[in-house]
Amino acid sequence: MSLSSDLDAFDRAILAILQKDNATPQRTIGEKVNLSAPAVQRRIKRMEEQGVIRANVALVDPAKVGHPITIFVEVEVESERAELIDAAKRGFAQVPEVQQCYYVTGEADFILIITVATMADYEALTRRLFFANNNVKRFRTFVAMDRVKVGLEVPLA
Amino acid sequence: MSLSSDLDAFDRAILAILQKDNATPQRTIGEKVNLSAPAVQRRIKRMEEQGVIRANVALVDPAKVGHPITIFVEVEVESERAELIDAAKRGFAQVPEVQQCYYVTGEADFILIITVATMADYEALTRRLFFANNNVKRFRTFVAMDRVKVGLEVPLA
DNA sequence: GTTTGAATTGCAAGTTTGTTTCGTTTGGAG
DNA sequence: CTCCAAACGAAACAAACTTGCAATTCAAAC
Repeated sequence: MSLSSDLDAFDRAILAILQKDNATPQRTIGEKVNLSAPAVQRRIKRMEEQGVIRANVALVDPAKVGHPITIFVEVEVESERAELIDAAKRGFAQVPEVQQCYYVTGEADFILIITVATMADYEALTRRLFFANNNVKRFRTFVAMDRVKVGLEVPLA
Repeated sequence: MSLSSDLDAFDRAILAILQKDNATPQRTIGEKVNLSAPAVQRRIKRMEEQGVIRANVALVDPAKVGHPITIFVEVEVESERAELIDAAKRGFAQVPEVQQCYYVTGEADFILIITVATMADYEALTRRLFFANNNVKRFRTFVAMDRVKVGLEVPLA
Protein backbone atom coordinates (compact mmCIF):
# COMPACT_ATOMS: atom_id res chain seq x y z
CA MET A 1 0.00 0.00 0.00
CA SER A 2 1.42 3.36 0.99
CA LEU A 3 4.48 1.28 1.68
CA SER A 4 6.63 2.89 4.31
CA SER A 5 6.40 6.47 3.26
CA ASP A 6 6.49 8.24 6.56
CA LEU A 7 7.31 11.78 5.69
CA ASP A 8 8.65 14.13 8.27
CA ALA A 9 8.30 17.90 8.41
CA PHE A 10 11.35 18.36 6.18
CA ASP A 11 9.90 16.13 3.48
CA ARG A 12 6.60 17.95 3.53
CA ALA A 13 8.27 21.33 3.36
CA ILE A 14 10.33 20.19 0.39
CA LEU A 15 7.27 18.76 -1.35
CA ALA A 16 5.34 21.96 -0.82
CA ILE A 17 8.05 23.84 -2.68
CA LEU A 18 8.44 21.32 -5.49
CA GLN A 19 4.71 21.24 -6.09
CA LYS A 20 4.83 24.92 -6.89
CA ASP A 21 8.16 25.05 -8.71
CA ASN A 22 10.38 22.07 -9.17
CA ALA A 23 13.03 24.19 -10.86
CA THR A 24 13.93 25.67 -7.49
CA PRO A 25 17.62 24.99 -6.83
CA GLN A 26 18.27 22.51 -4.06
CA ARG A 27 20.47 25.05 -2.36
CA THR A 28 17.55 27.48 -2.19
CA ILE A 29 15.26 24.76 -0.90
CA GLY A 30 17.87 23.93 1.69
CA GLU A 31 17.94 27.50 2.94
CA LYS A 32 14.17 27.63 3.24
CA VAL A 33 13.85 24.39 5.17
CA ASN A 34 17.14 24.59 7.10
CA LEU A 35 18.95 21.72 5.51
CA SER A 36 22.04 21.35 3.35
CA ALA A 37 21.68 20.92 -0.40
CA PRO A 38 22.84 17.29 -0.36
CA ALA A 39 20.33 16.43 2.35
CA VAL A 40 17.58 17.96 0.24
CA GLN A 41 18.74 16.07 -2.81
CA ARG A 42 18.78 12.73 -0.96
CA ARG A 43 15.26 13.27 0.32
CA ILE A 44 13.98 14.16 -3.11
CA LYS A 45 15.58 11.09 -4.59
CA ARG A 46 14.06 8.89 -1.90
CA MET A 47 10.60 10.34 -2.44
CA GLU A 48 10.90 9.76 -6.16
CA GLU A 49 11.84 6.13 -5.55
CA GLN A 50 8.98 5.70 -3.12
CA GLY A 51 6.54 7.14 -5.62
CA VAL A 52 5.60 10.05 -3.41
CA ILE A 53 6.74 12.19 -6.33
CA ARG A 54 5.03 10.65 -9.34
CA ALA A 55 6.58 12.87 -12.00
CA ASN A 56 8.24 16.18 -12.77
CA VAL A 57 6.46 18.02 -15.53
CA ALA A 58 5.90 21.32 -17.25
CA LEU A 59 2.33 22.62 -17.19
CA VAL A 60 1.26 23.88 -20.59
CA ASP A 61 -1.52 26.38 -21.23
CA PRO A 62 -3.94 24.45 -23.46
CA ALA A 63 -5.28 27.60 -25.14
CA LYS A 64 -1.78 28.60 -26.22
CA VAL A 65 -1.24 25.33 -28.05
CA GLY A 66 -4.53 25.19 -29.87
CA HIS A 67 -6.75 23.38 -27.35
CA PRO A 68 -8.96 26.16 -26.02
CA ILE A 69 -11.88 23.94 -25.10
CA THR A 70 -12.13 21.91 -21.91
CA ILE A 71 -15.08 19.57 -21.50
CA PHE A 72 -16.41 17.40 -18.70
CA VAL A 73 -18.31 14.25 -19.45
CA GLU A 74 -20.27 12.06 -17.10
CA VAL A 75 -20.53 8.59 -18.54
CA GLU A 76 -23.04 5.97 -17.46
CA VAL A 77 -22.46 2.39 -18.54
CA GLU A 78 -24.89 -0.42 -19.28
CA SER A 79 -23.08 -3.14 -17.41
CA GLU A 80 -20.71 -2.89 -14.48
CA ARG A 81 -19.14 -6.28 -15.07
CA ALA A 82 -15.51 -6.03 -14.03
CA GLU A 83 -14.30 -7.07 -17.42
CA LEU A 84 -16.27 -4.39 -19.20
CA ILE A 85 -15.29 -1.72 -16.71
CA ASP A 86 -11.64 -2.54 -17.14
CA ALA A 87 -12.01 -2.39 -20.91
CA ALA A 88 -13.64 1.02 -20.59
CA LYS A 89 -10.84 2.26 -18.35
CA ARG A 90 -8.20 1.17 -20.81
CA GLY A 91 -10.14 2.60 -23.71
CA PHE A 92 -10.55 6.03 -22.15
CA ALA A 93 -7.01 6.20 -20.81
CA GLN A 94 -5.55 5.55 -24.24
CA VAL A 95 -7.06 8.64 -25.80
CA PRO A 96 -4.73 11.67 -25.68
CA GLU A 97 -7.62 14.13 -25.62
CA VAL A 98 -8.84 12.47 -22.42
CA GLN A 99 -6.70 14.35 -19.98
CA GLN A 100 -8.23 12.88 -16.86
CA CYS A 101 -10.48 9.90 -16.24
CA TYR A 102 -11.97 8.78 -12.94
CA TYR A 103 -14.15 5.79 -12.09
CA VAL A 104 -16.69 7.08 -9.59
CA THR A 105 -19.64 6.20 -7.43
CA GLY A 106 -22.90 8.07 -7.67
CA GLU A 107 -25.18 8.80 -10.56
CA ALA A 108 -22.40 8.38 -13.08
CA ASP A 109 -19.76 5.72 -13.55
CA PHE A 110 -16.98 7.67 -15.20
CA ILE A 111 -16.03 11.29 -15.25
CA LEU A 112 -13.77 12.44 -18.05
CA ILE A 113 -11.98 15.71 -18.61
CA ILE A 114 -11.34 16.27 -22.27
CA THR A 115 -9.34 18.94 -24.08
CA VAL A 116 -10.01 19.71 -27.76
CA ALA A 117 -9.39 22.37 -30.38
CA THR A 118 -12.95 22.70 -31.64
CA MET A 119 -16.43 21.49 -30.87
CA ALA A 120 -16.31 19.56 -34.12
CA ASP A 121 -13.40 17.62 -32.71
CA TYR A 122 -15.41 16.91 -29.60
CA GLU A 123 -18.31 15.72 -31.64
CA ALA A 124 -16.03 13.35 -33.52
CA LEU A 125 -14.69 12.11 -30.19
CA THR A 126 -18.16 11.40 -28.85
CA ARG A 127 -18.79 9.21 -31.86
CA ARG A 128 -15.67 7.18 -31.27
CA LEU A 129 -15.85 6.97 -27.51
CA PHE A 130 -19.55 6.85 -26.71
CA PHE A 131 -21.82 6.17 -29.64
CA ALA A 132 -19.59 3.43 -31.01
CA ASN A 133 -19.36 1.81 -27.58
CA ASN A 134 -22.17 -0.62 -26.77
CA ASN A 135 -21.52 -0.42 -23.07
CA VAL A 136 -22.13 3.33 -22.86
CA LYS A 137 -25.72 3.90 -21.82
CA ARG A 138 -25.69 7.67 -21.62
CA PHE A 139 -23.37 10.61 -21.24
CA ARG A 140 -23.74 14.22 -20.18
CA THR A 141 -21.55 17.05 -21.40
CA PHE A 142 -20.41 20.15 -19.54
CA VAL A 143 -18.38 22.75 -21.38
CA ALA A 144 -15.96 24.78 -19.27
CA MET A 145 -16.44 28.52 -19.62
CA ASP A 146 -13.73 29.36 -17.12
CA ARG A 147 -10.89 27.28 -15.78
CA VAL A 148 -11.09 28.91 -12.38
CA LYS A 149 -8.44 26.77 -10.74
CA VAL A 150 -6.42 24.08 -12.44
CA GLY A 151 -3.68 22.06 -10.86
CA LEU A 152 -2.80 18.81 -9.18
CA GLU A 153 -1.39 20.25 -6.02
CA VAL A 154 -2.09 18.37 -2.80
CA PRO A 155 -2.39 20.36 0.42
CA LEU A 156 0.33 19.52 2.92
CA ALA A 157 -0.86 20.89 6.24
CA MET B 1 -5.32 36.85 -26.83
CA SER B 2 -2.97 34.01 -27.57
CA LEU B 3 -0.59 36.84 -28.16
CA SER B 4 1.91 35.89 -30.79
CA SER B 5 2.62 32.37 -29.72
CA ASP B 6 3.20 30.72 -33.03
CA LEU B 7 4.92 27.52 -32.16
CA ASP B 8 6.83 25.61 -34.75
CA ALA B 9 7.54 21.90 -34.89
CA PHE B 10 10.61 22.32 -32.66
CA ASP B 11 8.62 24.06 -29.95
CA ARG B 12 5.98 21.38 -29.97
CA ALA B 13 8.53 18.61 -29.83
CA ILE B 14 10.21 20.29 -26.86
CA LEU B 15 6.89 20.81 -25.10
CA ALA B 16 5.93 17.18 -25.63
CA ILE B 17 9.08 16.15 -23.80
CA LEU B 18 8.76 18.68 -20.98
CA GLN B 19 5.16 17.71 -20.36
CA LYS B 20 6.30 14.20 -19.57
CA ASP B 21 9.56 15.01 -17.78
CA ASN B 22 10.88 18.50 -17.31
CA ALA B 23 14.03 17.19 -15.65
CA THR B 24 15.27 16.02 -19.03
CA PRO B 25 18.62 17.69 -19.69
CA GLN B 26 18.57 20.28 -22.44
CA ARG B 27 21.34 18.43 -24.22
CA THR B 28 19.22 15.30 -24.37
CA ILE B 29 16.24 17.27 -25.62
CA GLY B 30 18.49 18.80 -28.23
CA GLU B 31 19.53 15.40 -29.50
CA LYS B 32 15.94 14.22 -29.75
CA VAL B 33 14.70 17.22 -31.67
CA ASN B 34 17.89 17.95 -33.63
CA LEU B 35 18.84 21.23 -32.05
CA SER B 36 21.73 22.44 -29.91
CA ALA B 37 21.33 22.82 -26.17
CA PRO B 38 21.40 26.63 -26.28
CA ALA B 39 18.70 26.67 -28.93
CA VAL B 40 16.54 24.45 -26.75
CA GLN B 41 17.21 26.70 -23.79
CA ARG B 42 16.21 29.85 -25.66
CA ARG B 43 12.98 28.30 -26.85
CA ILE B 44 12.05 27.10 -23.38
CA LYS B 45 12.74 30.52 -21.93
CA ARG B 46 10.64 32.18 -24.61
CA MET B 47 7.73 29.82 -24.03
CA GLU B 48 7.90 30.48 -20.33
CA GLU B 49 7.76 34.21 -20.93
CA GLN B 50 4.86 33.82 -23.36
CA GLY B 51 2.97 31.76 -20.83
CA VAL B 52 2.87 28.70 -23.02
CA ILE B 53 4.60 26.98 -20.13
CA ARG B 54 2.55 27.97 -17.10
CA ALA B 55 4.68 26.28 -14.45
CA ASN B 56 7.18 23.57 -13.69
CA VAL B 57 5.99 21.31 -10.93
CA ALA B 58 6.39 17.98 -9.20
CA LEU B 59 3.32 15.74 -9.25
CA VAL B 60 2.68 14.23 -5.85
CA ASP B 61 0.72 11.05 -5.18
CA PRO B 62 -2.12 12.21 -2.93
CA ALA B 63 -2.51 8.83 -1.26
CA LYS B 64 1.12 8.84 -0.20
CA VAL B 65 0.75 12.14 1.64
CA GLY B 66 -2.45 11.35 3.48
CA HIS B 67 -5.08 12.46 0.98
CA PRO B 68 -6.42 9.18 -0.34
CA ILE B 69 -9.87 10.48 -1.25
CA THR B 70 -10.70 12.34 -4.45
CA ILE B 71 -14.18 13.76 -4.84
CA PHE B 72 -16.10 15.46 -7.64
CA VAL B 73 -18.78 17.95 -6.88
CA GLU B 74 -21.31 19.48 -9.22
CA VAL B 75 -22.53 22.74 -7.77
CA GLU B 76 -25.66 24.55 -8.84
CA VAL B 77 -26.11 28.14 -7.75
CA GLU B 78 -29.23 30.16 -7.00
CA SER B 79 -28.28 33.28 -8.89
CA GLU B 80 -25.96 33.70 -11.83
CA ARG B 81 -25.39 37.38 -11.22
CA ALA B 82 -21.86 38.16 -12.31
CA GLU B 83 -20.96 39.53 -8.92
CA LEU B 84 -22.10 36.41 -7.12
CA ILE B 85 -20.42 34.11 -9.63
CA ASP B 86 -17.13 35.93 -9.19
CA ALA B 87 -17.45 35.69 -5.45
CA ALA B 88 -18.04 31.96 -5.75
CA LYS B 89 -15.02 31.55 -8.00
CA ARG B 90 -12.78 33.33 -5.55
CA GLY B 91 -14.24 31.43 -2.65
CA PHE B 92 -13.65 28.02 -4.20
CA ALA B 93 -10.22 28.86 -5.57
CA GLN B 94 -8.98 29.91 -2.15
CA VAL B 95 -9.53 26.51 -0.58
CA PRO B 96 -6.45 24.27 -0.69
CA GLU B 97 -8.52 21.10 -0.76
CA VAL B 98 -10.19 22.33 -3.94
CA GLN B 99 -7.61 21.13 -6.40
CA GLN B 100 -9.52 22.10 -9.52
CA CYS B 101 -12.52 24.33 -10.13
CA TYR B 102 -14.31 24.98 -13.41
CA TYR B 103 -17.23 27.22 -14.25
CA VAL B 104 -19.33 25.27 -16.73
CA THR B 105 -22.43 25.27 -18.88
CA GLY B 106 -25.03 22.57 -18.62
CA GLU B 107 -26.97 21.21 -15.71
CA ALA B 108 -24.40 22.41 -13.23
CA ASP B 109 -22.63 25.71 -12.76
CA PHE B 110 -19.39 24.63 -11.12
CA ILE B 111 -17.47 21.42 -11.09
CA LEU B 112 -14.96 20.95 -8.30
CA ILE B 113 -12.31 18.33 -7.73
CA ILE B 114 -11.51 17.98 -4.09
CA THR B 115 -8.85 15.99 -2.27
CA VAL B 116 -9.25 15.06 1.40
CA ALA B 117 -7.90 12.70 4.00
CA THR B 118 -11.21 11.38 5.31
CA MET B 119 -14.90 11.55 4.54
CA ALA B 120 -15.30 13.43 7.77
CA ASP B 121 -13.05 16.12 6.36
CA TYR B 122 -15.20 16.23 3.25
CA GLU B 123 -18.32 16.56 5.31
CA ALA B 124 -16.78 19.47 7.18
CA LEU B 125 -15.85 21.05 3.86
CA THR B 126 -19.38 20.76 2.53
CA ARG B 127 -20.59 22.68 5.53
CA ARG B 128 -18.17 25.49 4.94
CA LEU B 129 -18.43 25.65 1.17
CA PHE B 130 -22.01 24.72 0.40
CA PHE B 131 -24.36 24.73 3.33
CA ALA B 132 -22.99 27.99 4.68
CA ASN B 133 -23.26 29.61 1.26
CA ASN B 134 -26.65 31.12 0.47
CA ASN B 135 -25.98 31.11 -3.23
CA VAL B 136 -25.53 27.34 -3.46
CA LYS B 137 -28.82 25.78 -4.45
CA ARG B 138 -27.74 22.17 -4.68
CA PHE B 139 -24.67 20.00 -5.06
CA ARG B 140 -24.03 16.44 -6.12
CA THR B 141 -21.10 14.35 -4.91
CA PHE B 142 -19.16 11.68 -6.79
CA VAL B 143 -16.46 9.77 -4.97
CA ALA B 144 -13.59 8.50 -7.07
CA MET B 145 -13.01 4.77 -6.72
CA ASP B 146 -10.19 4.73 -9.23
CA ARG B 147 -8.05 7.53 -10.60
CA VAL B 148 -7.79 5.91 -14.00
CA LYS B 149 -5.87 8.71 -15.64
CA VAL B 150 -4.66 11.85 -13.95
CA GLY B 151 -2.60 14.57 -15.54
CA LEU B 152 -2.68 17.94 -17.21
CA GLU B 153 -0.96 16.95 -20.40
CA VAL B 154 -2.19 18.56 -23.60
CA PRO B 155 -1.94 16.56 -26.83
CA LEU B 156 0.43 18.12 -29.35
CA ALA B 157 -0.33 16.51 -32.65
C1' DG C 1 25.89 4.82 32.22
C1' DT C 2 28.12 3.07 28.34
C1' DT C 3 28.25 0.97 23.99
C1' DT C 4 26.72 -0.14 19.58
C1' DG C 5 24.66 0.40 15.12
C1' DA C 6 21.70 2.44 11.92
C1' DA C 7 20.33 6.56 9.93
C1' DT C 8 21.17 11.24 8.64
C1' DT C 9 23.79 15.05 8.34
C1' DG C 10 27.37 18.65 6.43
C1' DC C 11 31.49 19.50 3.92
C1' DA C 12 34.32 19.20 0.01
C1' DA C 13 35.61 17.22 -4.33
C1' DG C 14 34.10 15.76 -8.72
C1' DT C 15 30.74 15.54 -12.36
C1' DT C 16 26.95 16.97 -14.93
C1' DT C 17 23.98 20.52 -16.47
C1' DG C 18 22.59 25.16 -17.46
C1' DT C 19 24.06 29.66 -19.32
C1' DT C 20 26.54 33.16 -21.83
C1' DT C 21 29.51 34.68 -25.51
C1' DC C 22 30.57 35.17 -30.01
C1' DG C 23 31.18 34.28 -34.69
C1' DT C 24 28.38 32.16 -38.48
C1' DT C 25 24.38 30.97 -41.10
C1' DT C 26 19.81 31.73 -42.90
C1' DG C 27 15.97 34.00 -44.95
C1' DG C 28 13.83 37.74 -46.57
C1' DA C 29 13.35 43.16 -47.93
C1' DG C 30 15.10 46.84 -50.07
C1' DC D 1 23.24 41.96 -54.84
C1' DT D 2 23.50 43.70 -50.35
C1' DC D 3 21.95 44.40 -45.98
C1' DC D 4 19.66 43.32 -41.71
C1' DA D 5 17.38 40.78 -38.22
C1' DA D 6 16.69 36.46 -36.26
C1' DA D 7 18.27 32.10 -35.01
C1' DC D 8 21.84 28.88 -34.81
C1' DG D 9 26.09 26.03 -33.03
C1' DA D 10 30.75 25.55 -30.72
C1' DA D 11 33.15 26.57 -26.91
C1' DA D 12 34.04 28.76 -22.60
C1' DC D 13 32.02 29.60 -18.30
C1' DA D 14 29.05 29.44 -14.19
C1' DA D 15 25.86 27.09 -11.51
C1' DA D 16 23.73 23.10 -9.91
C1' DC D 17 23.69 18.34 -8.91
C1' DT D 18 25.96 14.19 -7.04
C1' DT D 19 29.05 11.35 -4.35
C1' DG D 20 32.47 9.92 -0.75
C1' DC D 21 33.52 10.42 3.77
C1' DA D 22 33.91 11.71 8.49
C1' DA D 23 31.08 13.47 12.22
C1' DT D 24 26.73 13.59 14.70
C1' DT D 25 22.50 11.99 16.55
C1' DC D 26 19.48 8.87 18.67
C1' DA D 27 17.52 4.70 20.28
C1' DA D 28 18.10 0.13 21.87
C1' DA D 29 20.83 -3.21 24.18
C1' DC D 30 23.96 -4.26 27.40
